Amino acid sequence: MTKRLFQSPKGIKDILPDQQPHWQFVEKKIHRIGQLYGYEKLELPVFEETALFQRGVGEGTDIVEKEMYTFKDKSGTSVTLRPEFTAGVVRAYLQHGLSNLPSPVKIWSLGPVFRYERPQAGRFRQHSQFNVEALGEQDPALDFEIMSIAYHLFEDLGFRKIHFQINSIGCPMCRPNYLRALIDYYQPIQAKICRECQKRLKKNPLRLLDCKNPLCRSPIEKAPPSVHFLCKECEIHFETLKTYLDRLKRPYTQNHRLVRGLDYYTKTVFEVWVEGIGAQNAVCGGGRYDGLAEALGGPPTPGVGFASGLERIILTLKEQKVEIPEPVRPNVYFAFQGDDAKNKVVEFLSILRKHNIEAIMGFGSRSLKSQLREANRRNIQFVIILGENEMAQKKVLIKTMEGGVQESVSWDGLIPFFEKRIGSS
RNA sequence: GUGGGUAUAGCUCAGCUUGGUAAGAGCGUCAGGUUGUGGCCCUGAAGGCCGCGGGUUCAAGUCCCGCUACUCACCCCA
Repeated sequence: MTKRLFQSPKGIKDILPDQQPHWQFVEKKIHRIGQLYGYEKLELPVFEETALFQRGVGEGTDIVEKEMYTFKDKSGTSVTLRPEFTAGVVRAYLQHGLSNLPSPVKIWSLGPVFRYERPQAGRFRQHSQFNVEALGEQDPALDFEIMSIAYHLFEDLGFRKIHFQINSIGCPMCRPNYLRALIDYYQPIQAKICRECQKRLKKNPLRLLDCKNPLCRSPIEKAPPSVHFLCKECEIHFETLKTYLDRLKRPYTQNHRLVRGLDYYTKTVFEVWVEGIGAQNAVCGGGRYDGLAEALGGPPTPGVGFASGLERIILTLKEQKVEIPEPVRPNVYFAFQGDDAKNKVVEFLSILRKHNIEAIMGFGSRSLKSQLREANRRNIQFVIILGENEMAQKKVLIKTMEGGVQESVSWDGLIPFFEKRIGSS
């Protein structure tokens, strides 16, 4: 026996039973919202071939450059714990020929993703994401639907002040023009921006815009916005999306600095921001990725989607003091005295549960007092007592904990008693 | 990767300034408060090499140094 206790790895958290009400609350809403919008669930593997993410997410991104959990399996194949869902969804779509389903193919997924980062408030190395994607359609109404799902979910969860940040970063037709303009703008003032940005200027100019270094603030403010360079198609797409947002009164801010850190985005990008989870402000982020399927070797296939972090959702629920339904407790605690009674209790328990009555018993050889205490702590509604007297009379004592009323019931009357009392839910 | 903060019981924390009966409290767990009964109250028990390693000293949770972990923040994101 070693003295050292094991600890969960850095940035990786257990979700203990006392957190389950929150999780179940959120997961229930997620299932319902998927149903409501006509999205079907897709379960993906937790790891994929590394190249999928390199190609899908993009070589130049932070995720691929420094945040992936990558290792070789026994055959020497490099695999990676998924750092996000979209690449995997598109892979599955292509692999299984889902394009033969009625278009658009509408999918949601839920599960853990992994990023090797320094943990902090609202950021973990393993966290859970709710992910929604719609493939095979470029209608801006679909962008709107995707955003509506996020909005609807947050509204359902009881969030206040839900607010979108939106932007359009163009397509392969118009983005080159924009990038050129951006570079032309930055080139002369290179000396006035931070070191990171000097690199970005060469590697990934779009990312110049979301630099938070105070040095770069004023250059960013004066930088040309991408929306001024959209081609006709992208412009119409963006304007139409905004019409829908206006029509349905979804609050949004057009944010020229929003470019997002993944390479696959085209046209629409958006986030939902919220306060109260430390320095993190995004509970949801997504956008359109019309070039991704092709980049992964498939036919041109447009797509839109978003991901939302469950841990951040739950932090927000707590921050905004949203009321969570009480955890469900068993209805019945079966207390006993003596070995004969105990044997009978084991039998009765089985019968109660067969009748769908939630029931637990006391274990070991604890006093009646101790069993009652336990039942009380566990917030049990009814305690059934089976002692020597009851054994002799083939009866049980049923105590209603709230109020403390007790009544004697015959063994035959046990099931009917509860079937009458406990709602058939 | 870089910086700040923190490390004493399962949890929340006192004690450290002024080194020497300070290993402590509350909550939780378990047991008991007579003969078969919960919540309030009372009593008791279990549970800590005071994060780890070194140093100073007659003496160190208490002072100094190193390490590690946790945490917050930067970068970026959910």
